[in-house]
Amino acid sequence: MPVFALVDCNNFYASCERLFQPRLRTQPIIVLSNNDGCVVARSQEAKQLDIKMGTPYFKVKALCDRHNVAVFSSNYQLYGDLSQRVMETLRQFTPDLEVYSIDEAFLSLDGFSHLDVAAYAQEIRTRVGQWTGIPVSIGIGPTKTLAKIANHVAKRRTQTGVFDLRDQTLQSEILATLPVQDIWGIGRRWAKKLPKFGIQTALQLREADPALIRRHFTVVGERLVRELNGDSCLPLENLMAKQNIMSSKSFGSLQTEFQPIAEALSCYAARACEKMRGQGSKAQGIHVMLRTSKFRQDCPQYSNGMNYGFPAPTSDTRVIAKAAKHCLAQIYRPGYAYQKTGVMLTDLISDSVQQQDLFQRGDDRRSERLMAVMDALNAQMGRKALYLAAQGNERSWRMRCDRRSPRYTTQWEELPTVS
DNA sequence: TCTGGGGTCCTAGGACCC
DNA sequence: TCTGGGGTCCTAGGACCC
Repeated sequence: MPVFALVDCNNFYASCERLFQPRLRTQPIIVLSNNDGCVVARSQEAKQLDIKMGTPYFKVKALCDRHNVAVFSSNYQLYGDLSQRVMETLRQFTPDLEVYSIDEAFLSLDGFSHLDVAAYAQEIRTRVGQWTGIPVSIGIGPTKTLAKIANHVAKRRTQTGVFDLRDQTLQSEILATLPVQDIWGIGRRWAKKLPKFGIQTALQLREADPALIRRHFTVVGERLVRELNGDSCLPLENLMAKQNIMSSKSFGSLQTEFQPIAEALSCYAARACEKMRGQGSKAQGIHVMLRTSKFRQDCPQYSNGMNYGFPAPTSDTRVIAKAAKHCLAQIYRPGYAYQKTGVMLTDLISDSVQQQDLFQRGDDRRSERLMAVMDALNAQMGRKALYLAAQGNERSWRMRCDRRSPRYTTQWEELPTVS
């Protein structure tokens, strides 16, 4: 029988902030989304203050002031770097690992069943703590879905941070007390719909007729039922290159003019291209979107998008930024207060298997070399060392991030100092 | 004043082909 | 006048995840 372990960092962003500021060890911490919009991470103490995930910051600001909550803007360079360290540590324990998100990884422990798997998990947890300073919880189960549930239990009901859910009797006991909406894969819509079939707990879903579930909840629902029954349907996925890469952000303030929006879009395009080259892909098309704020019902609403296909796959920022601007010009309408624009690079293919186009080869090589130089310079000297004029200088549309901590581990100027 | 960003998978329906 | 059935591909939209 397969054995999956789900390793999940506890309150990841909050733990990252705490790592470099020990004085915050007992203070409640929250981390805000881009633009300092919503609460996206909370330390244990902040959770106890009943600050909910996803709440707009302005709604809890007074509460935070009252309880001396440390508030941070997102510091993705820091979180990304610490995430990599955690994942590298995990890789020492098994090569069969799927990095599922910035703070989670599935491990396959199939080959370790001769060992005491729970003790092994305990060892993993200890070493990640020692090497990175990030606390993690580990759930063990015969399927990914059950490992996920085991992790949920490990976080809430154990002192050790490890919970083994391979035993069937134990499964029935745990699933009976687990509300169906807490299962991985059950979102808001399905949580509302399932009780109409008499299903409120995970146990009831496990015992439901797979065919009935398939009829009303597609094959995705059926797979879930099987997974709850210990029938592993979701394999470990090897980290494949992304099929689409998106970059979009809200403006720091609403924008009405074409020029600043176009500059913002050029920046997002440049960022997306960097990511794409980082994974060795080229795009065959793009999708550009532009929209007003849905929260400002007092303003006229407008939302539009446009696709564009390239004659040949490309990863050249100049080409892509130009195409993005062209799309923007088609969908932009004066007279609206825009909140957000973005670009998605679509239909990515590996640049090594790309069909060679006889007529473009020379240009392609020049372009690739130029982009390589640009990426190298920006990596070495900071992201804004070299950029397109189209990206603009003023950046009046820039996001707010007034409370970002130093990028301790990725910027020389921001290294922590000991005095 | 202030409401995130980045992904994946699945289905239905239309266009088109033989 | 009568107008099949099966297959593929594409897109839009809806659901989910962190």
